[in-house]
Amino acid sequence: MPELPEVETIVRQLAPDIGNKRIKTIELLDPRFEDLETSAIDGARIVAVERLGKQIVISFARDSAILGAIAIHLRMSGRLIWIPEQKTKATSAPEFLRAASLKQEHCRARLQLEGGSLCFFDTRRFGTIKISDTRETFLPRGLDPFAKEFTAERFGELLSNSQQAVKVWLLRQDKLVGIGNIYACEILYAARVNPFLSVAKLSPKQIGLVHASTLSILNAAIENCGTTFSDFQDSHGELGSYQEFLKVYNRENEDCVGGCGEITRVSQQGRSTYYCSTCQK
DNA sequence: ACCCTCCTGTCA
DNA sequence: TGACAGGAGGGT
Repeated sequence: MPELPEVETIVRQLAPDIGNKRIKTIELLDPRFEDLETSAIDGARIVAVERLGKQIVISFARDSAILGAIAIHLRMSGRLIWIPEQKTKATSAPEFLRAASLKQEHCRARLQLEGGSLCFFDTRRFGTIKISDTRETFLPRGLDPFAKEFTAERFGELLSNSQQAVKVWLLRQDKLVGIGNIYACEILYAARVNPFLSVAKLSPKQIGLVHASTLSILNAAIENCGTTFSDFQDSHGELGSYQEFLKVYNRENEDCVGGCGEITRVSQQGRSTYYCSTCQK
């Protein structure tokens, strides 16, 4: 499900919900997680909730000594849902799940906290949970687009030494973190750059446009709490609204908003790319 | 630099 | 029944 704006939305909402709460216990309901070392978690207190790349990283401590961090990656179908105790008392738990179109059997892990539980739902089971004694373990290699160092100049440097198509390059988390299939398409449309263009052939002007579009598209998506297609995504079970602003993604055969023709869908490295072949020469 | 795979569900 | 789905690690 999530790219940077969706993960950022989840983290911003989750932080006040679970920040400074004590962890009673962690339940791992998927056999894929059975080897995780969880002994440091029980009884610890949550001291930070942050986004690192597309991961949600929860740091925990005991008596102000940092004990470690949990990193959750939602991959394609993961959801992190905060279920306060009042909510499960007022409505029954099955009712709450149905309202959020979640199935109990897709709950893969649960952090029981004072005041509620944080549930990790993941239909396709691509999502990951990692535990480390330090959050630094989870720092991504790629640059975060919202880091101060992400300038047009730095972007140009990152792009060098590659011949990849720019759409494919934008998905590379080892270079720049956070962009996924939706926003790669939207960024290139905003910059009027053809997704098949090799990054080696981007003009300085185009590099500037893609850089600026990256920031403007991601910012706009965050302001709208991300993109939601069929069901909800954030930790409260609320909908993002950026899907109303998508210009090309998931709009095959629809008219380009420029009035020049229709949106095309093609496959690049096995993933759909949507673009306007007229606007993005 | 590419292809496949992990898994489950939905839609045409 | 097959194509496709917001991701990315591993193998070639």
